Amino acid sequence: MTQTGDKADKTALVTEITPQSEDFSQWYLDVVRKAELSDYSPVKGCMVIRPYGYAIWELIQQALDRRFKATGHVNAYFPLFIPQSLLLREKEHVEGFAPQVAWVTKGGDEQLAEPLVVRPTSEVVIGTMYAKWIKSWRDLPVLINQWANVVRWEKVTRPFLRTTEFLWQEGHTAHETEPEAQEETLRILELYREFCETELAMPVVAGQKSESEKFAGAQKTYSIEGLMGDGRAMQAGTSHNLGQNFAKAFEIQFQGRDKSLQHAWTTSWGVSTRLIGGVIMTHGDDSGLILPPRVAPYQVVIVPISRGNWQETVLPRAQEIRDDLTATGLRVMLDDRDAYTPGWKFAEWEMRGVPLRLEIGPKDIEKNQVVLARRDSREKAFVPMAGLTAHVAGLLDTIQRALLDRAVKFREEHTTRADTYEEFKRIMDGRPGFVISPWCGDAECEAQIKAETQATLRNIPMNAVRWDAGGPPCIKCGRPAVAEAWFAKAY
RNA sequence: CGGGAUGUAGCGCAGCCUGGCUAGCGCACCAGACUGGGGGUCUGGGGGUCGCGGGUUCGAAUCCCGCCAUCCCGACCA
Repeated sequence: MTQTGDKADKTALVTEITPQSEDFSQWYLDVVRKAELSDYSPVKGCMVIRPYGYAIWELIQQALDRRFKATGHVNAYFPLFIPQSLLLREKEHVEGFAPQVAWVTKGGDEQLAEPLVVRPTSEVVIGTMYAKWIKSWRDLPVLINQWANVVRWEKVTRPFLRTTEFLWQEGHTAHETEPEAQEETLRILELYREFCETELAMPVVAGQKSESEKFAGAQKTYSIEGLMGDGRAMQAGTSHNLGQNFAKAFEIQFQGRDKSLQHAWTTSWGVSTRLIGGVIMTHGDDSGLILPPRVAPYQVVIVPISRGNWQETVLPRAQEIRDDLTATGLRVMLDDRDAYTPGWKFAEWEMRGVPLRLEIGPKDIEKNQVVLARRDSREKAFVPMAGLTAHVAGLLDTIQRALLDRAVKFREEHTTRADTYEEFKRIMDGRPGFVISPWCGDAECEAQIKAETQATLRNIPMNAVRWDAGGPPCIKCGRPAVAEAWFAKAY
């Protein structure tokens, strides 16, 4: 909060949220803190996820877990620690992660004979177990997911977006054939894309990562990329086809239908608590958080108008409404605190992103109605008590859709094509967003673009235009392009 | 990990340059009263080893050294 003392701007003083236009990063940090999503902890780079933030995570978990189960996956749990020797077995993997791992070298008073790393990801532990479990083609596929915490020693951290320890899910599968592994990789990519749009109202671009942005040890990496309110992209999830790299390093072998000994084809994929950061930055405004109803801890907040003997007159009606709404499965908060005025509660719950506010006062009871106020559009409407439950449910669906539509529109408005490097640089210098440009496929061009503009190649969308030969000139070097790639400055 | 900035009550800050008595202010918090349809008013209160550790000094929030944390800009990453 950079507010200094402009008494005229009472709202800003009270909310203490920096406007997005002034400083988007500070806005984000203000929202995270004021909405009580997380707090800093005594441990460098590690955040506490507070109940309101954790409730969002639980809803994300439930919605994802349903989808994983529906596609044949099961949950399991693997150890937090990895023996050093195991980590060293996949060369690219260890090179990729070594700079970021935390080591355990002592247990109690004793120096460990072999140091342990705290998992930055679990390919090696799970791969080791798969080697034991998989003997025959009949054992395949193995489709396991784990909900866990991981640790990566990051230099720069930000709540939810990048923390030393974070929560995520990591799926690890093993398959009999290469096409099956590829199919799984893309199935999950699509599952993630659909999840983000349906539950988080967050449109994402699903596509393939370039060689240099690939996961350490993967054959192919795919990602979903969202566009945040400040025009920067955020990688919301990844899905990797690991080929036989890990199977070879960890000897995941099985006897095939043709009696020959073969290495399995594996995949891994994950999304993390970072998604919460994505939700905040996709939908939020200067008043604070705006939560999509599907992942809002409270979908409706009921604010009784506290006039006169409201606790005898208004409150019982409010309680009835709460019970009716709750009975249909909605998540409802009745804010019956006497210490705060209605206006204060309005502002408070808006800041915390509750999608729908229901006001009820003496006048409403007389007229047999309530007031419904939308967080996303701020529209207020009188709604008859009769049929209220259905109306509320319908309105929440409308809000969910409206948030997605708004986010899609924002992305479209901030996605530009550039065919010359001059144009590319001009766009990246000004209003950020996605820039779609032809690219030759050379990592050197990609690196130069990054060095000169800070923009990175986010991915090449699944439905992007590709050329085997005779593509238009690469944005950077002018050689024939292989595909249209999406670039952006990213989180 | 390099460059910069900040750290004083839950939040936002003043005080530091030029050392000195009991460390202030706004919001928040507690009690009571009046209030209540967009962040109410009044009265009375509580809360601080001034980020941590050393040093200089009769005396340190203030000066010096070291460390830690956070934020911003780079390099690295979900």
